[in-house]
Amino acid sequence: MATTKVVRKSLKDQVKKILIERIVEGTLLPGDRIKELQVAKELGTSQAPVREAIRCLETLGYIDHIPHVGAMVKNFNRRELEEAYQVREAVEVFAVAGLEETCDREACAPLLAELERCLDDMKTAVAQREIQLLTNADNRFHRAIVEFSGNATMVSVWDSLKIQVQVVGTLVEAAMPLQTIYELHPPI
Amino acid sequence: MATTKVVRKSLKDQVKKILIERIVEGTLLPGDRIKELQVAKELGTSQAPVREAIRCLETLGYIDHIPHVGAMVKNFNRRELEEAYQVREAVEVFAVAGLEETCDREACAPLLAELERCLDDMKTAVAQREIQLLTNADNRFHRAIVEFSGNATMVSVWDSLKIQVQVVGTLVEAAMPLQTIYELHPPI
DNA sequence: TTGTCCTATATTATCGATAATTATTCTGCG
DNA sequence: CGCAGAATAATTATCGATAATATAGGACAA
Repeated sequence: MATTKVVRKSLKDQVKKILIERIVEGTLLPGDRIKELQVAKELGTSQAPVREAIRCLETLGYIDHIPHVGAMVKNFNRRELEEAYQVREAVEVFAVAGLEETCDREACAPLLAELERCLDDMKTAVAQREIQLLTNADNRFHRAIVEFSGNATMVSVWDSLKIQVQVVGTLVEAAMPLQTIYELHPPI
Repeated sequence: MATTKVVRKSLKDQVKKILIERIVEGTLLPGDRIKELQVAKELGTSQAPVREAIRCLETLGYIDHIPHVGAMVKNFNRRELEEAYQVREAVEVFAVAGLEETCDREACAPLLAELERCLDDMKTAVAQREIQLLTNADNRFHRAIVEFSGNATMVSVWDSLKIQVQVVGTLVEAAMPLQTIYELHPPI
């Protein structure tokens, strides 16, 4: 499929995209307020699309919102992160368990190939100390596992939890690679 | 906590509540379209709150929405339901596993009491052939398990999956009680 | 000084109207 | 009769303005 797609995106989606970019790249920091009219003026739209975009980010877990007060970039506390990790773990363990039952070498081959690729990327990312790249590859690794369960609902649940980890990527410590390599073993 | 709470709900929330009621009680059937202006006129509001309510129901999984076309009550197909059940299972199994590690008889006592209560309610519901009551008690049973994990994120994920099961409640067959009684055993 | 009420201000929530987009119907042609 | 294409209708998406609400700060009394 070619890349050209006539690019007719709704304003809401454009605003959403911009706000997400700002959050993950750190232009908007946790705790920063997001004012509907201010953003609207800045982007040259009216309040409505911005409002919808904000609501969307809220359900995606990027921001907190208090009625009649406003929205702010979410402050991730340790507990919430741990909780998200736990749920992710639950989902992934389940996905792997389901895979092992039906595990022909052939059927799993593409998955394993993808996992190897992710591990490679992670290795180079670690070597270059590129945290952004590392978390990216890490996400791909885990997502591939969930994807291979063939359960779309599971994937979307997993995605909704990925967010927080992505935003907080900068804070991730380096002990990661060992742990993920450990997780490569079960499926093999 | 007393019940009085000044009751100042936003229009969006009221609209949302009304639409959900209509969906679960069957006034709105799967496949029915929900037109923003029509609902707005009917409820005496403007388009904006209805629009937000619809978006909310969309993320809750009650309805499907196509840009520039409209929204309709979701048609649950077998696959999606099975997927939701699988994820629920994954989460619940994980929650139970976590509980068993730290299982003093005392700490678990209130949970077990609640589970017993749910089972009782289910039994009477079955006796009276009240499907609505049965699914209610069933939901409470499972939710209690997840709640006791102390993981709020897990609870909200679980809640987001409950919806579909609730709506489809009418179609649930009777083999249920045996299965849930089976599930009572592990925690004990 | 401290606590309470009131006012000013900032921001969201809602409104009514218009623009943009998609679906549908109609029409003329082959 | 069937089909492409234009006109029409239905509906969402966006706009600009107003109403409702919450927060902060100040005046005032005890």
